[in-house]
Amino acid sequence: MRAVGIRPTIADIAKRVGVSPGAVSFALNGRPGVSEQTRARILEAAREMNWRPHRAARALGGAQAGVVGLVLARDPRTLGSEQFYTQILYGMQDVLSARSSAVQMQLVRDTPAEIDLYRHWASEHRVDGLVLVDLQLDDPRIAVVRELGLPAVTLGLPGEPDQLPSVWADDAEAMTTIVDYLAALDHRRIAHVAGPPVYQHTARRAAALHSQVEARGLHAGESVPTDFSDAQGAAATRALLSRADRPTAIVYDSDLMAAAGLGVALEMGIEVPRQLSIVSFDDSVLTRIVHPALTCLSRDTHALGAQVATTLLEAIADPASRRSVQTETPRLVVRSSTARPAG
Amino acid sequence: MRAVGIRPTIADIAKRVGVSPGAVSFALNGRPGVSEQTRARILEAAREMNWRPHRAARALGGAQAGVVGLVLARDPRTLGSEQFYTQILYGMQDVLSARSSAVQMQLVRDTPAEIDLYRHWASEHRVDGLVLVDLQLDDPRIAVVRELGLPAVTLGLPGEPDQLPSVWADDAEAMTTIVDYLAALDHRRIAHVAGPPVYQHTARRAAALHSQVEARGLHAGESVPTDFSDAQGAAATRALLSRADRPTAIVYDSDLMAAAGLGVALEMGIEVPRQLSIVSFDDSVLTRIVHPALTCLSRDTHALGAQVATTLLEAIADPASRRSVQTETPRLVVRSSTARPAG
DNA sequence: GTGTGGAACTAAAGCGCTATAGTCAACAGC
DNA sequence: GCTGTTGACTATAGCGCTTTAGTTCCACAC
Repeated sequence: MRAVGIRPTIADIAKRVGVSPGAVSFALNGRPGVSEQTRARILEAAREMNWRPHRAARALGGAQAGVVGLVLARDPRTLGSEQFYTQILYGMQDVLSARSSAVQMQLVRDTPAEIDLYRHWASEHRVDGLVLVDLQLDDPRIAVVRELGLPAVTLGLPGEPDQLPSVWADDAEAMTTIVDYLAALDHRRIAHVAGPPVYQHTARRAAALHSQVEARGLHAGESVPTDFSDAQGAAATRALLSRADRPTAIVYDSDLMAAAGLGVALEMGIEVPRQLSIVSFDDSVLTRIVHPALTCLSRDTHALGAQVATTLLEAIADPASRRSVQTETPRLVVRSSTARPAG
Repeated sequence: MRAVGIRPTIADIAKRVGVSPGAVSFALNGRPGVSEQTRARILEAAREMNWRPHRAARALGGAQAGVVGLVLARDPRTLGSEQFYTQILYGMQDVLSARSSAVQMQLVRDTPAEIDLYRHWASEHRVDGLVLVDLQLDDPRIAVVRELGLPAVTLGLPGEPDQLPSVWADDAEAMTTIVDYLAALDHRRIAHVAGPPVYQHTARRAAALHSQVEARGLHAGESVPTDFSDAQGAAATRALLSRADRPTAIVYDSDLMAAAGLGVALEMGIEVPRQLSIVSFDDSVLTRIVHPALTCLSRDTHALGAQVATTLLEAIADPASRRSVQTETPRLVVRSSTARPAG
């Protein structure tokens, strides 16, 4: 056993103040049943004795675990979006730690493993709620979360009436912003290096690009699917740039792929931005340190994380809530990777 | 209250099998007190009823929380090492999830906040042990962890006799590898863009560079301190390259700063690797996607994380253990950012 | 003076599990 | 036949906290 410094319990406080443990509990939880005077004495004693609630004891009585879960399902070899999720995590923690809750983040290999983990967590009472990210078409996790009765919030899924509460931004609008900008520069061939097609955000972005391109009478805006890895981002870029009618602008679904694509273009002797404009859908330090720095969509990821946490806390407090929050559409930050196409 | 699917308890199992709850507990925990036959029936029933232990109930009885903590203290604006720690996390989780434990990772702003968090966690019985990273000279966390009686493992601190157990690699040796390599290429002016001087690893690397440079009669190997941000990495590079006797090779303590430094060099019209060789002390996808790809030290970060978890579990099982594990010295991966200096 | 109601408590049960102290029957040894 | 000794259990207490059901006491109304 660990030689841990012995912690005071409410019984100790009760003894010291000369009241019953129940009274101490009332006082510490701010509920009626004790006089203001006694409450003050109890609080003072608790402070002096450096008392802290024993999480497990509270949780056993049916209270909350004080933890929310966030699972990232991805192949360990196709990392790259950590920065985004690190920021999200940070934003969530800022909100949650004020309620002395925490985020349990876990990385797993795939969606089945993610679902297993949810079942585990639910049966062990480990978490009070979940954040679902990287929503898929017909996402199997939704039914599981329902079945388990775990409050959850989705990040990125525009809320549908009977769906889970969600925090989302308008991906289609964001893509429109990009196409507007590129079209104004006279780009006529715009390609899209996308993520895996199972993801809803990928599908929405591809659809938006397509309809925008069509509405403006530009050349077919093709979306090339990838697994989000730098390798596939590079390969997709190489394929696109090897064509006779190669695009004059490429939109990338992630900063990592955009940076990899930039590398491929330079290697092929294609000048950026003179011969090729590059736009990243994600911002991060990466878009700033490559040369030329990448034009990208940017948003306050920290605030997004905070919003997710807030919405999740609401969902935990009121499981019937279906409130969805739309966050601001990412705004375009123009850097040096975009310009009017040559010729 | 949450409309959660009602979980079976050991009492339910006991009722179903027709024994007492105590017997069920014995059976499920593999301890004597029940016949093999009864044990089998109990296990079967538990499986059928999909029973899982209630963490909080176990923890209340003094058992473990099933969580270990890992706190990253850094300014949110100087992110960048997420990839390294994401991999560590992944490696730890692979080991821990087999013991149905988890890692609680939390980001805080500075060391005092980190210490606060440790006190909180300890008093709430939230974690069974801690991983201390980014060790500092005279690290204040060590005394706190001792005082709290929390088992802990340090990552990166060569174990001293009465210190905490640690998992470490030989930074000095690694720096020697780099200097060996650069010296063999005839570099005579080697500079070092380091991390914050309070970090032990920074200090060790700088010292190793210094003594190596001296031993070989090269020009003074200066270490420029930074806060690990891309901005300061870039600034340090600019300063170094603006000198009359500018270095022909720069070693960076992080991949992010190395990439930023590369950008600065290109911007200044200094060719890499012809006029400047760049080596990064850290590997990640970043070193591969920039152009030219960066020569760097590489190691199996996932395995490192797994080793950390294993060592921590040992420390939890036996708090007296002071076992330190040296992991393999990072090996040099030569890419395109290093070459014989021109002239 | 009796009853009523509320404030300020106390007593006790219970959350799910573990651990310790019985209990009881079967068998061994003298 | 009696004591001892196992093995296989059961009964019970307890972990720290919350919560419900009392209990006391006092103020006030009639």
